[in-house]
Formats: sequence, structure tokens, C-alpha cells
Amino acid sequence: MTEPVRPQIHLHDTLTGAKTPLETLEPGRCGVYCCGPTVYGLTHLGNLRAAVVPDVMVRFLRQQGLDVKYVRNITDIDDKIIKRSAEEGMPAQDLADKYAEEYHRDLADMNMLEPDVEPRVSGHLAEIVDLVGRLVNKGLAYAVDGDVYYRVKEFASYGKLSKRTLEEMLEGAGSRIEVDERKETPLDFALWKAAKPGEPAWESPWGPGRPGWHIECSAMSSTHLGQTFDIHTGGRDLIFPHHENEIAQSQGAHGDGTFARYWVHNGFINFDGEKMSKSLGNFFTTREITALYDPETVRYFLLTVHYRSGLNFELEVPCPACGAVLLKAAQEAGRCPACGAEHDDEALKRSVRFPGLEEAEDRLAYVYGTLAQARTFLDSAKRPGADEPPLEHTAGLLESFTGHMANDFNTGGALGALSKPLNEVNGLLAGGKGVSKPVRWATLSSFAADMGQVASILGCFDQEPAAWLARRRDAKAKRIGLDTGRVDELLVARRAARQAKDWGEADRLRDELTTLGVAVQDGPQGSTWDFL
RNA sequence: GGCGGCAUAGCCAAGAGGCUAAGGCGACGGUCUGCAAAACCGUUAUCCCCGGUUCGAGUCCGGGUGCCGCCUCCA
Repeated sequence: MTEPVRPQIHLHDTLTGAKTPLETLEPGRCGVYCCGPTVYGLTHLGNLRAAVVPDVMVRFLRQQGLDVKYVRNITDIDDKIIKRSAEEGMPAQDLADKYAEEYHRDLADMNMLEPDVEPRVSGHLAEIVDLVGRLVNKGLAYAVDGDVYYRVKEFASYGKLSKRTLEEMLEGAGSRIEVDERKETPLDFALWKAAKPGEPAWESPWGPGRPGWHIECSAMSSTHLGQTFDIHTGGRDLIFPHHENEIAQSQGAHGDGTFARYWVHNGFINFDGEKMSKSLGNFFTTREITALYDPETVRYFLLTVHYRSGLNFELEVPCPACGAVLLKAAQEAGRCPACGAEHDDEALKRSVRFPGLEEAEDRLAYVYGTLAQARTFLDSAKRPGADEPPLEHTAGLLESFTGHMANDFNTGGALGALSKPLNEVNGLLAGGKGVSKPVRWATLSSFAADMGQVASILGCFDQEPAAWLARRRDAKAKRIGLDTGRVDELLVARRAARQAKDWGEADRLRDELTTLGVAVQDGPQGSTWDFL
């Protein structure tokens, strides 16, 4: 294994809009706060991306030797939860607990680290009330009829994160949202909301009520990371108003220069170029995707693009009856123009294909296949007496990979850096003429060891290769409706034909396999197969 | 309307002012193979347009054009 590589880490900070060197508050330590989900439904791909970005960041920072404290909250008191609980006839807290559990399940499937602390709003009412009181005492907030609002115009730098001024925002406000007459300024936002009859409520100096949407993150981050900490992450859409308001609350209470030192925001997920959005109804839950694809495939796919960019999911919707690709209009009409069959959204969602995920899965299979072969070689070959350095690309793998990761967690570039070593190793495994045994051994063992490092940073490629390949085969066979028993029969028959050198019959059997969607691979150790 | 972001090959996508502009998919040619497949090797871009700064710009600045997002719940 190569020596650890420790380049200077740079990250893009939303506040300054620039890439800057990461200098933590305390040398060697790093506090990370991730805005977790409001738990009122199953997680969707957007939640996944918002989770995998800090996940890889934390993994990398730790691999670089930093002592990271990773805090990711769960918002379990919220208007949307209350609304949903009324719809489902389930107490709000039970509903929140249920979906928090589902969230954990999805993230565990995705091989996400558990945070060191996962605070919930319901466990931090005292801290929240305390913080609101502090803002009221400082004149930064005012109470009206049991509500408490933040006095936005008293916070001089309001708008600095979203790069807007108060004036600009006031111009737009009012035209789009109903203005609450009791607020001093339309932009003032709720820190505390008085309870209406039947709503969950907690006691406070302003009467029974619940926290507003933004205050919980200010309270929980300072509780678990201190008034000032290093990195705050979340989706781009949280910049305004959520994070802007967090800054106003936290710095209002604790002073300028406190709170998050770096802001990291991930881009959106799009479907066919359109923003995934609950209100547009074009969102997929994690479960809907993992019913079709391996979670690691999804994780890998999320990492193929830089986290700040948008990530597009191409969709292909075949007619469940005849397989004809349905265009948007046909999808919406719920009727196949080719065969006339009618389908509801659920049926279409079950048959949908994601070309991007399929490509990701194939790539993963390539990497695992390489890893499996390298493993087989190392297990069977004897370690040579002489020590030689590995081949060039493999020798440089970790340095190149780490360099990309240190450059604002560029997973796309980092993944690209694996290609040359992968080619080199496969070349060796396929023949490697002219390469001495010691060099071959050194290269393969260096590759295997360094890929272990890569795997621990990405949270990909870290499964047993043979097992992963077997599971992928089963899952894909199921997805495309392949009868693997039939494949095995044909393979046996073909082996006999090949042994008899009956090439005509062997080719006929191969054609039959091809129509099933199977590609045969003949090798020295017999024939294997893969998907076309 | 205000503000922000993006524009790199057929498609996707890295490029933190300076060697021949990563990588993936696809396509084409080759090695291997009974023929294939897989794997490997090779080919496939001067970076939306115009102007500027600089010894030097895909990278910085200004002006266009075109997409996208935020300004309302959203990851």
C-alpha cells in the first residue's frame, strides 16, 4: 500500500462564493453539521444526495487524519408533520418516529455512516426556548399573540448568504405571499408558533406552542458543536430562507463571527432535465429506486458528478405491456399509443428504466470484476522474493485520487482517476506479457490495498466482490425477467457442443442466449455469461 | 422584475491562469478468440459568441446569447 497522501484540502464556501483552503477552528479537529430531513414521508433521491455529500466529506476528512464530529439532525416537529399526521390519523410524534426509522433504513442500505450525534427537535425544546428568549431580550425578536418573530431589519447582514439585500427582498415580498399584518416587516420569520387547538405544544414564556422551522438548527448545532463550528451542509434550496435565517438567529444570539465557518451546498437532482420536486409530482422515493437497482449503484451514481452540479436522471418509460418507449404525453395520458394498453402511474414507475443507473451498475461490475480477479490472483500466486515497485498508474492511484478529493470533494474527478489503474491491472490480469512476476505481484497487491482506501472514502467498492457480482446478477435477472435456470441449461448444452467442436450448434445456442439478453464469455476455464 | 449559477467531443463529465484539455458511455480500427463476448491497445474536442487583462486563459474581467435555479414548502 502506498503512503498516505495529505494534500491541502480546499472547499467551496457558499458565503464567499469561492474555493478556499479548509482551516479548521481547532487544528486536527472538524465539526460538521448536516441539515437532515423533516420526517414526514419516505426519503427521496434528493434526501439521499444531501446525505451522501457530507457522508463522503466526513469519510475523507477522517481518512486525512482529522478528528471529525459529525452531527446530522432530524426535524421531528414541523407543520408538514402535523398536517400529515392529521391525514394519516396518527399522532404527530409517532409519525415522525416512523419516518425517522424509514430514513435510517434507507441510509443504512446506502452504506452511510451514522452521525456521531443525531439530535431531534423534540429533545431540544429547552435549548430552543432559551435561544428564542435570548433573541427577544436582545431586541432581535418580538412576541405577538403567542407567536415570536425575528426582527429581520435589526440584523445588519441579513441576506449575505443568499446574496440579496433586505430592500431587494422586500420588493418581491408581498406580491407572492400573504403578509401577516401582525409582523413588523413581511420578511420577519417565526421563531415560535402559538399552538392552535389540537396541535402538539410545548410550554414557553410566550404561551404553549412549537418552534418555528429554522430555530432548531441554530439551537442544536450550538448545543452539539458549539457556537462556532467548521462546516454546515445542506441542499442548495436551503440557502434561502433556512440557512439565511439560521445565520440571523445564531449570530444574532452569539455575535458576529460565530456559527458555521464554511457553507457547503449540494445541487439538485433533476429528472429529464426538470427539477425533482414534490409539488411537480415527479419525484422518486428511495424505495422505488432500490426496488429496481442495488443501493450501491445509486450511491455510485450520485458520486459520478461533482456535488455542486445538478444531477440528471434520464428516464425511459417502456410500456409495461408491449415495451414501446412512452413519451411524456403518453405517460401522462396513461395510454400506450403503440398497443393501446392503459397504465396508471404506479405501473409505469415499476417498469421505468434509468439508463444512468444502468451505466453506473455496469461500471461497478467492472470494478468489482477487476477486484475479484486481482484477489484470485493474489490468493493463488506466491509472493515473490524480490520487491519491485508497482506499475506507474497503479503506483499513482492514491495520490491522484486523493488530489481530486482534496479539491472540493471532487468525486467525479476522483472516480475518473481510477480508470488508468483499472486498465493497467486488467491488462496484467489478461496477459501482461513482458511484465515480471515481482512487478505483477506488486502492482496487484498495491491496487487491492489502495482500492481498500478508496472504498472507505467513497463507501463504494467495499463489499466482497464475488458476493456483490452474484447479487447484482440475481437482481438484474429479476429486473429484466431473465430465467437464469434456462441460461444454465443452454450453457451446459453449449459446452457439450463446443467440446464436440460442433460450432454450428454452439453458435445457435449462443444466439438463443443472446435473444434472452445474455452474452456468453468463453474463457480458458470454461464459459461464463453476463448481460448484454 | 430582482438575485445567483451554468455553458467543455455524438451523449455524460473533470479541469484550484502555464507540460500534448481527465475519465465514462457510444462509434470506428486492432490484439485475443473456432467465430464472438469480456479484457486490453489505438482513433474520436482548442472549450457558446464578441471584446479585454496577461509573456500565457477553458480557467480572470466586461458585454452578448442560451439554459437552470432561488425570491413560497422543498435536499
